[in-house]
Amino acid sequence: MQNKGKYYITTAIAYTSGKPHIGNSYEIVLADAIARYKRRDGYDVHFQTGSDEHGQKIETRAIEAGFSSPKEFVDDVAGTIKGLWDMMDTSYDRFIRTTDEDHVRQVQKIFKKFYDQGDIYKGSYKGMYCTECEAFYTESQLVDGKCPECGSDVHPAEEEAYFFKMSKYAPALIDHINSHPEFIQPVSRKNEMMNNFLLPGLQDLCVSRTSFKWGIPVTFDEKHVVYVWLDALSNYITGIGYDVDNSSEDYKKWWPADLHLIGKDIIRFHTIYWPIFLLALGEPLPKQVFGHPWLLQGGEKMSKSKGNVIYADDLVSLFGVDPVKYFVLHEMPYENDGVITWELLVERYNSDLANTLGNLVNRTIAMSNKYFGGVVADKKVEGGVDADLKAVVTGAYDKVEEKMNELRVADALTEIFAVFKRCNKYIDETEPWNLAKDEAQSDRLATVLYNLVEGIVVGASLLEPFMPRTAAKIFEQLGTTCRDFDTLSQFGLYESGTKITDAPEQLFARKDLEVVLADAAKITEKQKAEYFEAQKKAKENLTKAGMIKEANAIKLGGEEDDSSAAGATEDGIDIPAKDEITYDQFSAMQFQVGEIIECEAVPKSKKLLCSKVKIGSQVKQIVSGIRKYYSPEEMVGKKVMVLVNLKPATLAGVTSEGMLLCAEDAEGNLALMTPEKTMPSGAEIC
RNA sequence: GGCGAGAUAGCUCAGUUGGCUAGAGCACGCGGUUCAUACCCGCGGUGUCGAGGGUUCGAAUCCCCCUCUCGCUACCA
Repeated sequence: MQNKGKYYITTAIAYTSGKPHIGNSYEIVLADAIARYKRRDGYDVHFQTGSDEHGQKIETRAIEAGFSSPKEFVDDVAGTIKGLWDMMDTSYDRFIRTTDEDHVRQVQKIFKKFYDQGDIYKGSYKGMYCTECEAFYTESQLVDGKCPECGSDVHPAEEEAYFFKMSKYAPALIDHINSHPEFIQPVSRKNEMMNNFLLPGLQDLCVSRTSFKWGIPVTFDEKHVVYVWLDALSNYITGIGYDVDNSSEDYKKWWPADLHLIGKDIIRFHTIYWPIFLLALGEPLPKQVFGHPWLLQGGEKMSKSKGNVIYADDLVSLFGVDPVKYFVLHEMPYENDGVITWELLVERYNSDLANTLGNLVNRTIAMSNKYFGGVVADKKVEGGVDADLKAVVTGAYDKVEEKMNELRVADALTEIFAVFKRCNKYIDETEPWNLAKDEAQSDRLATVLYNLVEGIVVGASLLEPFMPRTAAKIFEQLGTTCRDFDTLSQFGLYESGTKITDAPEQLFARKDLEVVLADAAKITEKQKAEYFEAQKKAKENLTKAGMIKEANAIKLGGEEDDSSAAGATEDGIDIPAKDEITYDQFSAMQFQVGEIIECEAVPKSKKLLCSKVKIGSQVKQIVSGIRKYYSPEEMVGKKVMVLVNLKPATLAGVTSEGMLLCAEDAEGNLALMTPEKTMPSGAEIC
């Protein structure tokens, strides 16, 4: 087979905070399909995946799960992930772990290099910190006072940190993106990155942390560990032998990557920060970053507490490895999120795999055995319908190739199944059972069966990268092997006279939806039970470790957590301390009781209410971001605390002449301050 | 608020630079067939192509406007 050159493909490395669900597994399956396809297609492929193992969240999870060190914990989880990847038959060449020694050493050298060349400087970071995501957010980014990414609680924090000067490399990156339209896929993502980040101006990125220890130490400042993104992204080069001083031959061979396959949620890191790090290192940029969509469970969000998280191993236990691969690859559209439900799974399984493919192979083998004792021979007696069959079979490779070049894997599968469908039709057209009734037609019958087998072998060869086990079974039953892709445009390479199996194994037994749903219900129950068991254990372990606050954050029971549950001991919340002020500064602020006499939503905004507030004899217009917590109707008539002498400002085009004071809890819920006893509007608050 | 994507058969979606009676898969109905896993093959849709307006000989396809959905992002005194 001709050598088409090298192809380096990566997945994002999986975060070792827990077991990956089917949405994560999709990525490795997709990458594997592409890697296998490229290998068959004549490329020299290197396929890297791995695990991202540092960070505060890992530290906490390790304690929750009762491990004595983060390293033991990540060893365990990385093993689980690797086990899942292996169970799915994924053909990665390296599974890199960010705790691997070679990776750690190189990340330290990269960090030092950036520092030495002035790309990294020391500063401090202030904001609301989410431990789950290990990221800082501004108050305004919070959603309902919770982390906008994961919905967890956040807390105020400030720390010394190193920052990377992103803006320095932004122009070069903008040029690259503009001159390489294929760099970010799908294209809509490119626009988002350009319009939201690059064109408005990039913020410098925090690249170190001091608030936790579980990370790669900064060699020249030991309080600091390298922040997760610089650590994690570097895996793509450290895994193939990058060295700041002297990179390996492997590195020179494989870099730049041909494809980074990632989830759409981390596009920003891969199309902005990663390229900028590479520019700073003076290395070429990856050829393409593809942000794939997610596979979502129909209707509701996946949640462990509901027990409806779908894991690859559960699916495999019900359907088998190849059908799960087929499903996720076939059901995932190119740009929008795909849907996964038990019903859809069964439908696809029965209709495509059992009916179209499995039954085709089965009936073909059965007829060969019945009519010719299992010997498939080309007697070269052509019929009028043969030409079209052959055209479809020999034309399939080009069609599949075209789809794969655009990474349209689902469409490629559809093209492959078109071959099997054509074969089924060919059987109806030629009616072998009628040919069998006429001794004179024996050679024609043999030819028909030969053509069928040939069609199936070509189809199965194309299918091999996507469903390797199934293809292997087909080849085995037909007494042949997978074809090289550069021979697929030829018809008739199947060796005439081959004896096929006389005991065909059903490739896919049809599934009954009722049975599958019953099994799924059992899985749900089991998962729920395990989840709550783990939560209980986590609470105990955290308590034991003295992490009372974290332990209290875990709610047991199983009902949807209700943060305002009555009766619970109140913890109180802390906010960052502000500088001391003088009495004069305090008395400069004029607080008065105001009565809301009118209130309406601000049309151009989602969060703002515009109130007319009567303060003594005057009426002020005040805009507040409290629409989420108060309706305009319930505002009217309230007596509230107003900061009266605040400089007016315009919000969403509406003038605001003061401020309604609210209390805010850790979740960001707001409550207006009202006088505890009846007070007239205009009463001074002092 | 800004940027972007989308609204097509019961469901999931295709529809390239505007052009013949708007398509595919699934589901459904009818017919055929019996080698096969109650399977396979064929046939079957008068769908307001989200609403309205415009350009054109001609628009799902271009322009304007409206409604709704989604993604990213911001502001929220």
